[in-house]
Amino acid sequence: MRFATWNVNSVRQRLGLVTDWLSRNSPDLLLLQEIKCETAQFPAGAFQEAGYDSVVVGQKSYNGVAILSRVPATLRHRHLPGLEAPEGGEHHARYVEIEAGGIVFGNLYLPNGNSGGADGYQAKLRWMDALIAHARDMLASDTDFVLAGDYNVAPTDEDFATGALSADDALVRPETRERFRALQWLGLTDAVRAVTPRGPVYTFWDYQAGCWPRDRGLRIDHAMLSPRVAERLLSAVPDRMERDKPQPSDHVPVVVTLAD
DNA sequence: ATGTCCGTACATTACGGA
Repeated sequence: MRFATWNVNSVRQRLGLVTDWLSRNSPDLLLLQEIKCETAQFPAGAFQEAGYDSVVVGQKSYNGVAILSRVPATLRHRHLPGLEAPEGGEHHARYVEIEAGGIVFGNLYLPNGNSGGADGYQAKLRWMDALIAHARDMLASDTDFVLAGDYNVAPTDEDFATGALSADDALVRPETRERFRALQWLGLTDAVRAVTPRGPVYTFWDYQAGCWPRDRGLRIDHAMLSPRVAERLLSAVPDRMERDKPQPSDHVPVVVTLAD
């Protein structure tokens, strides 16, 4: 079983890159974030031609998540259980969860937390609290699961290049990192770090300031594995070369292989 | 020191978000 997570920064702008990547890699599942379109605008037909079914949770302009699958998949949730919708509004399109091959896959796009002032940051922390509670519930029910996506968290100082972030950035503040560690203390395994314990393993390079040619990256896209899934972990690596393509996303796919 | 890209709308440029 092989799956990948990829923040594509507009699926319509990146359709050719995604279908090309699928044809070269043929994962069982591809978890997409920041599709930046409404569900009805998602190019499901193009992915169907490539052999993939789509489960889409979209919204206008921002956010949006989808799971492409070439194996049978069952929808479980269209938003993060236990999370309140914003005051007087709809849920942001930031979470979709399916079951495939005996494993639950939660695909998440965590709030960045740098916009909207203190309220925006608190919303990020509440989102993380709900994610921790959901992971705890799934562990309590003995469910095998993966929680993967754009966490907008650089868990340690090894996870960003010097000068790439300020110390008070929402991606690295102590309260952010404390919550990421809480997922680990529950017993979840950070797949990329389990395979590559030390040093830079970036998944994102900003479009600005020549971050890619200077390798000023961040490691913010993660796949967290429940214990029995972690025992099957064979590899977990970002596909760096995807950042070098014309008009790329600022994130690259992170590819995880599990023993069957 | 600075360097970008996406989608939207009171649209042909400005803006928020990342």
